[in-house]
Amino acid sequence: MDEGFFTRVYEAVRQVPSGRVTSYGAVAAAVGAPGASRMVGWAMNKSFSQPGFVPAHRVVNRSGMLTGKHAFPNADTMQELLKSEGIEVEEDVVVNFKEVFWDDFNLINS
DNA sequence: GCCCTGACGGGAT
DNA sequence: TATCCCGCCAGGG
Repeated sequence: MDEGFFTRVYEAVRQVPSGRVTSYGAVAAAVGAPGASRMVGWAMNKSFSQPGFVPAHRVVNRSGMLTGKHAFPNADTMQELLKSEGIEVEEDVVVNFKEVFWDDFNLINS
């Protein structure tokens, strides 16, 4: 549809349930743009200006590192949000990343 | 209208 | 197995 590329990314990210995290690449692939993982992060940054809530804190890189924490009001906000959902975070990295990882996306029709 | 950057990822060395 | 480099798309200067 004409929904912007970002809008699709937001929909995909909203599919991530609480207590789970996903990677930029997984989201990119979910929106039909595998490889455009960078664009996903860009969309997340802009998501703060979006009306709908987007759990951007549930999106980390493939290493499970909170690379986007600096985009939050406070550098610890992202980590606190994750821990608040039951996700263990240490040194800005998701501890049980492999266990909380979630990629069962509902492929978005373009 | 061109060039560079940017919350990443995967392939090649 | 670890590290480096290039490619993805879009927005801003």
